[in-house]
Amino acid sequence: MENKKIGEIFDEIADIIEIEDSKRIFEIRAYRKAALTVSELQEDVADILRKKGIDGLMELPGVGKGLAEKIKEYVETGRMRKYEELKRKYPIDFTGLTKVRGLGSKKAFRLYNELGVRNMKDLKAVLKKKKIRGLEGFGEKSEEALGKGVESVEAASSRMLLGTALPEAESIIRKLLESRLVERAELAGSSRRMKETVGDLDILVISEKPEKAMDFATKIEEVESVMLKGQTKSTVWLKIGLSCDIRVVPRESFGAAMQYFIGNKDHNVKVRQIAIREGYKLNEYGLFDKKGKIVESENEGEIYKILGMGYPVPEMRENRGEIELAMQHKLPVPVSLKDIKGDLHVHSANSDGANTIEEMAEAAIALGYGYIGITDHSKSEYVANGMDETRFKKYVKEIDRVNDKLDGRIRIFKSAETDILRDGSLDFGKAALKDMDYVLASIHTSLNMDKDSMTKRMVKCIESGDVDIIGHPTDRIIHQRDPIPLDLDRVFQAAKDNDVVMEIDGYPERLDLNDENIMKAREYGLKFAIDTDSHRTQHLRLMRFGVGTARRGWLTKDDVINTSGVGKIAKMFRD
DNA sequence: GCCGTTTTCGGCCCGACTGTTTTCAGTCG
Repeated sequence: MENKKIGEIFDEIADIIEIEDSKRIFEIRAYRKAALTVSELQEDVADILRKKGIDGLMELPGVGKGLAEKIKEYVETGRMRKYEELKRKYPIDFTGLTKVRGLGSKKAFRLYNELGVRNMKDLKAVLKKKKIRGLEGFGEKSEEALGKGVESVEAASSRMLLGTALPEAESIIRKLLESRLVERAELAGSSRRMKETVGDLDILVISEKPEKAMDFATKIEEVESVMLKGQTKSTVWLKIGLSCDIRVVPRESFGAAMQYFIGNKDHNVKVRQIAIREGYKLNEYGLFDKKGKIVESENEGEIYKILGMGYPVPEMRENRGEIELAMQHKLPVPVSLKDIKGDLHVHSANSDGANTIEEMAEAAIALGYGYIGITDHSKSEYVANGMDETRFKKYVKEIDRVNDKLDGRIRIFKSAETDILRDGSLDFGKAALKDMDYVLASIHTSLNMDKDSMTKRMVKCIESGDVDIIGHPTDRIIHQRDPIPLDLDRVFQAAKDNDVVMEIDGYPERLDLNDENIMKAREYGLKFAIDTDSHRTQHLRLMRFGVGTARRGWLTKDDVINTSGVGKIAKMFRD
């Protein structure tokens, strides 16, 4: 997969054009946009090229003929002539250096030209020798800032999991509100859109005393250091290794600011184009008419309404077709957390969970659920204390006992997260499967098969007639393990033909299926189960991450089976 | 270099913050 590398190359070309002739601003932007598109793309550009040729590449937003040719050249030869020519003139690791906050292409070039800095290692060396402060236009402060920037880069090696970042943001917001210096504080940015990983946090506040609010915000205990602090905007570095922007916004333009800062960028560009077409101008201060008179700014929803659009929830704002549907007032009503009636992927101490079945059930009752499915591991998962048939029989009896004891306060379904073996068969025999209310099947082992074999393994399992739900279908773990190679078109078609449900595993490291794959599966008309894969009682609360991911994939309540009550779902499994 | 309900040319976001500039360039989002 060369997507990331190609993205970096395009970014470096943009850096170099910026040095040579910064007036070519739109060409620079074109390279940057394409860099972002390609590096964030889930599908391998080489696959696109193989399936649809150069036209397939040109379908990517921001990629035209010129850049498509360059991608093709790189995929086929491993080289890009234009890039290599430029790099001979400027042998600078822009990709590494410009990750340092405050260091862009121009300053990086000056450091190279005047101090010979080519990469992070050189930068650290000249920082240590305090050489930078001697350069014209640089001073002691810029040198210190660069030093801090280098530390931050080393601390934050990648984007942070939403599951880590979101609770942190909520804690900061709570403290801001408790201070009474702000009357409103809301999360914006990619975390508001529930993107699986986030690069930073964006918090918008309304305050009568902006300076005091900024003072307070920069001193919250989560803050490690203050990167910049102004009258209306501060950026702080958090102890967890993430930067956080806090902006004070006037009350009267809060809605416009939310719309602007929730993003994403592509979504906003399109909305602003629509505003222009309708005779308005939209920015973070409001929606203005031709005379520059403010039409709406307090309420985000009203802005969309005036533009003739339905209201897309933040999770949908990725420019993946939601704007077009909003214009036609055909946006789906996305599933929400309150629609969820139960959790169908829950572990207990019978395999690798921390709590008993009864404790998990009590925790589910506290959440207002009507049912949970206990899905402990099967024997192949010996590292996770998986059950053999003998233990499984005892486990089934135990679930019966707890069901009796809880006396209808909740229904506990009997299941097991049954391993899909290398040949596509299941890790439990027919007798055990018959004792389950439903069968959840997952792949955990033999992950290094080729795509065709892996796909056959999954499809065979789906076609067996023994399976109800496929757990975490791609088996990826964010930042740790790539998705297993699957031809998802074949998998989803088989699932549709055999009425097999796809799981959205809401555990923040998994989020599997992810948003893009959900959208693809939805096209096949599949049903989904949003689960938590809980291993302790507290994990049951992770459901919101699964729901967020489902909303990013445009799912409605009807697409999700565990929005049904206990009676309906029990019947669904029996049939 | 990309793109198209202003369509094959002429647009393409700009405001906030910082440092060291005395009026602005660079960077960021």
